[in-house]
Amino acid sequence: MTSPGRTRAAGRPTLEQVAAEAGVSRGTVSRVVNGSLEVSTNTLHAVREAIDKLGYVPNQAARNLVTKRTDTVLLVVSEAEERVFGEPFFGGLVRGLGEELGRTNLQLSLMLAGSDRQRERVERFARDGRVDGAVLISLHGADPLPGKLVAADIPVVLTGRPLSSGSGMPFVDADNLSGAETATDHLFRIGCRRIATITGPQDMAAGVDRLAGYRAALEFRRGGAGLVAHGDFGRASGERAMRELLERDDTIDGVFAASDLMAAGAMRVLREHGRRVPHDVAVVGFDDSDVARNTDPAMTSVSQPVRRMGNELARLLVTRIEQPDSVPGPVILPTGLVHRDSA
Amino acid sequence: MTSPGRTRAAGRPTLEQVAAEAGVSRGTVSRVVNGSLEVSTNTLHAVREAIDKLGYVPNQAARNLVTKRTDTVLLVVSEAEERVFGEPFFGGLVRGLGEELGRTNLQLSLMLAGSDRQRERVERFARDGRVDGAVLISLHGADPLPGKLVAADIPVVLTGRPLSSGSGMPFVDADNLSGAETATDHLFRIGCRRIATITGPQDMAAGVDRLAGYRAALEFRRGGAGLVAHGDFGRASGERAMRELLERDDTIDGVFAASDLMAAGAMRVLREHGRRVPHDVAVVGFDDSDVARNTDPAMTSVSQPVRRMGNELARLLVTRIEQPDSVPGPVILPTGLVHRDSA
DNA sequence: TTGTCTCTCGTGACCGGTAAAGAGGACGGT
DNA sequence: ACCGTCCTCTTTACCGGTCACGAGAGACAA
Repeated sequence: MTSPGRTRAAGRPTLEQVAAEAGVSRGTVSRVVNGSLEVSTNTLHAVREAIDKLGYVPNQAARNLVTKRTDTVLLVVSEAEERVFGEPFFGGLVRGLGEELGRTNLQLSLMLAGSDRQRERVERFARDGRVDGAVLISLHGADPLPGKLVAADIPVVLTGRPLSSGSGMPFVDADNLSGAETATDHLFRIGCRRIATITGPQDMAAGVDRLAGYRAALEFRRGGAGLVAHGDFGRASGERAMRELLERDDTIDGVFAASDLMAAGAMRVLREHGRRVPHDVAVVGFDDSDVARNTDPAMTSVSQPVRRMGNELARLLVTRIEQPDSVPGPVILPTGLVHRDSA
Repeated sequence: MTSPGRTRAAGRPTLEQVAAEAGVSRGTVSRVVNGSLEVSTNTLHAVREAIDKLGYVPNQAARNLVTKRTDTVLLVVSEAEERVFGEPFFGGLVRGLGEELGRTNLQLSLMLAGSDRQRERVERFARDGRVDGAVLISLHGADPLPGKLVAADIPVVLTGRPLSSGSGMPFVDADNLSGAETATDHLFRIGCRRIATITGPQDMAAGVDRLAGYRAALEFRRGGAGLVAHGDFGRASGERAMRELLERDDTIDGVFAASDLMAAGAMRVLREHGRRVPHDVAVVGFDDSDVARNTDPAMTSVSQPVRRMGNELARLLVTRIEQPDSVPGPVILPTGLVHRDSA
């Protein structure tokens, strides 16, 4: 009654059944499934017929068991759901990863690691042999997860320079430092002399480096000294930081925020306080994401080649998997400044 | 040289090795690993010691092979990367799913199915026995994917009423119709008499139902007849639709958009055209997402209990997995109207 | 002491594939 | 006619678990 034509209890057909159907042995079927050449055209056809007559699909568990490969790589995002699905950054990365993995037969699978419970599950998942490798993104501070994974002999690549250097894990990152420097520099060139910054979380390299870039740009100039307020890349934190900055110094005429979201928050607060952007205060963000295009005025922002970062991540991981002893160096991709109306 | 204390070539320890270490048989170790009661406390301790002395983790592939369970469920999102990671809706859903699955030992794994290539991969992944079940979200039109999966005997639950009814698959959805009706009704009550709508994609039930709700609210009233422009839930489409609407009728004084993103786009276009929100034109969105909180003025929006939808999805799927012959009915969750400043 | 019952544990047959080694023709050369 | 080769296919031993079955050891009553 359920599915006519297929006996319900039969379950998925096996190699054995296909072999019987085609009148050959298991081994032969295995060979055609895996595309080995040493099969005569006759049997090749016979087997193929049998395969799609029965609708055969190889059982991955059985295959993994002997080959020790799963053809799956894991993307671990160390953020809460809200953030992952709120920041377009991740979309670009995933697309880049997908593009590159599409050339291989590796399948990408995504898992969040925002809470301890989730982290623990991710670790179990990886350690019990369900993945061939993992790319970790948005790591905070000294997250033990990457270490645990490499200890379990799982190839790992990271996004964003790990703060605890010396880990020796391959990573790809945008050139945050020079991106931030360029942005701040731009503010200076267009005439800002009291330039503040809203930083990202200081337990991530992206946060630290962007702050360093800001400082580097201002080091030998008189463009505002320590006008620094801390945020966490999120919108709300940008608003908070901007309020704080205005309280500390209401002559601020330029703001470099370490993320578009924070910059957008800052712009909103500036408007609340009657400041006009860019006339009174110029604002530059970081990420060149959708939100930058949709603020009013449209936001000048530092772009990072997110998609290419995804590509490179995939490439690094693949070489790590194929040649476990290779240690591909880090990849640093250039950033650029996209000029719009806010600065 | 690599990892001291563990011989590199050893690989992961196996049941057999743990058994040897503890001086018992494979079967016994298996019993303690799976928490069977029929083990004496003595051997229990011995085995446990051996387990974490060797750092043993059961090999899932081997286990799956015999149990036919993978303890993994798949979340398939039929959208492109940009959209998935741009719309907060998905974040809530994922969180809800995760919460509920956290009570079980099922692991959630996410995969995108925005392109044909991806869809094909998802299908392969599911059919070769790597998942115990799947939840599909954001299905468009008559997507063959769900059908293919159930044909492969994989428990499936859907988000959003499937357009082709009669599929008989369990699903959860928000009460889009009455949500849209309430929103439109609200616009009428506050005095709008030329109420337009920007629809979602008409190949999704959410799009169709929200349009139907709009129509229902206006059916016996003189509040604007066919002021309908179509969008795809995305921001850009909202802008386009709003321009089109203004061209067709510049006396519009109320807009119900089927998504927050489209409403935000509409508000921007309205401002471009010198209309003030809500004074000249009142706007209501749908989703009550972050973007609704961050427009200027803040947007009145229909809320759907995204997180609870995730919970229910997980629950449905679990019962489908545990009792394959049960056919849990659909779950429709109520929507509400969140009043802010745009209407 | 012996028989029975219960509790704990070992044994061995699978699960569905892969890969290396070996078997059996067909073919060509001498 | 015989032998060596090459090509194709079958055989067989795993991979690392689970589970049904049965054996051995105490405990306790007869």
